[in-house]
Amino acid sequence: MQKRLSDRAADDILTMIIIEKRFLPGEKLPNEIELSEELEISRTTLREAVRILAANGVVEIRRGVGTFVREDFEMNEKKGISSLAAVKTDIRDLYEMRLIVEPEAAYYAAIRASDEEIEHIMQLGKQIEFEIADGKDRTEAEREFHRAIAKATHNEFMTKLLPVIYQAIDQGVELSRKKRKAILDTVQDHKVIMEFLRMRNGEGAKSAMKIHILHAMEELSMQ
Amino acid sequence: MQKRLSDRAADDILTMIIIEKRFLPGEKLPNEIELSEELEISRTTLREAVRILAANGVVEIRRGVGTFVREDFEMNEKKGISSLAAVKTDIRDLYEMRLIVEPEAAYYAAIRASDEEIEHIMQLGKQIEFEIADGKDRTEAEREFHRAIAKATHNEFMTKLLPVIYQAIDQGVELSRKKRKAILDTVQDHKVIMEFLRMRNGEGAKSAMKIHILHAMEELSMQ
DNA sequence: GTTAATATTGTTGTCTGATGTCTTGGTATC
DNA sequence: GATACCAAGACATCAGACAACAATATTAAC
Repeated sequence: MQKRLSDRAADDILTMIIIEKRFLPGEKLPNEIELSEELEISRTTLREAVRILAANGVVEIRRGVGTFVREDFEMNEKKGISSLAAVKTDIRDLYEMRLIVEPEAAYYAAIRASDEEIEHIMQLGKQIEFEIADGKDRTEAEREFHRAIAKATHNEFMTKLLPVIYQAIDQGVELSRKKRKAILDTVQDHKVIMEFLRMRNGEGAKSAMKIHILHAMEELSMQ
Repeated sequence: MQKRLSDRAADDILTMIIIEKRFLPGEKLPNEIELSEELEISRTTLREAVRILAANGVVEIRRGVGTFVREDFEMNEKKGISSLAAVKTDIRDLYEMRLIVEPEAAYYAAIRASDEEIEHIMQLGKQIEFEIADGKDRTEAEREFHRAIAKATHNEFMTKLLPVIYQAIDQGVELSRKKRKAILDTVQDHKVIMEFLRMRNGEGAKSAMKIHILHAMEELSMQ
């Protein structure tokens, strides 16, 4: 009992794809004017229909190029929902946030951390060195290192914010697992940061952290 | 690199629902004309955005009646930014976060904002002046002001993060509506910030914002 | 007074036509 | 060849108008 034309149209197009197999995955649909004329609806209504299909992962719209049946369509039948809800931010934005937040975190950590916390951070730093030396994946250990610094700020919000940023980064990045040459930078950067933390030098820790993040951004060829 | 307005709008509305909790499940959204004006998009574009949300099961459209947040829409998104909203953090921590993030936001806004965005910020600034002159509650207007600046950074994460901080602050504070001397500070601070924004002076905007937040913290007798 | 028919109001649904903007490919120029 | 520019094709957005529907208020009939 669909009354809306846009819903009916979405259904019609889906039928063309699944049942009639008129458009196979990867193929291009007719342009909006042709399709709307064929379905005898206005372009406005057709566009709403296509939005529905796009939201359900059926088609992919490429501005200036056309609308295509998604290559991976048919596999993800149950998916559909709430890809929107997930934070779908640009990696660049996320690193920019790190660049804003983490140097300040290092600053407050240098000032407020307890001796035990500093000691803990040192141990994590050494652990990363070992793992790099063993050729292991350093991602998790490095994350622990940064998390420990965030915690040492004694700012609850900060402590909870950084993991969110890291996870968002994880979701969007799987490239960049290649460029490992920056590993030397990492170890050196960490040493400098730790040194400033131990000396309780807030400004120094801030600057060192800034450089560290900038190095990471370079590694991803940003900035 | 620019995203579609309809996608952005869908995201904005989702933010209103999940993060700002402005519309709870079962509640009605503003009608299409009002919402499109608020988001500063055409009705056509808004309707495409709503189609996306409907396809994702976020809202339900009832012709002739209105558009409603779906009763069974569960905003359990334990990974995303919204999880931070639940955190019950110390007010001091939250203002410290503002002090870290907002000056940088002002910096990037000064550099990246479009002329229209700058103009919009100016208007919001004036509106606050009027509301203060009329003795009205300036909270909401002021939030809009800061939100507009955050948006002008063109950093999506930033745009989503600040509302969370504001909301967390709201939950913990209802005092401090007395000290009126800070009102003059507010107007003056805003003027300075706006001036730097207009001149596209990033460093200036950053400093001015820092001072503004520090004033706000003084008002709450922190630091 | 009760009830049924009818307006009114508010909202979503659809259409038309124009203009903006992005992508791509071709062509001219060097 | 490489580069810069131009034009066509396609999606993106807008503004305004009218239609269809739902809920409520008003009126008419009894």
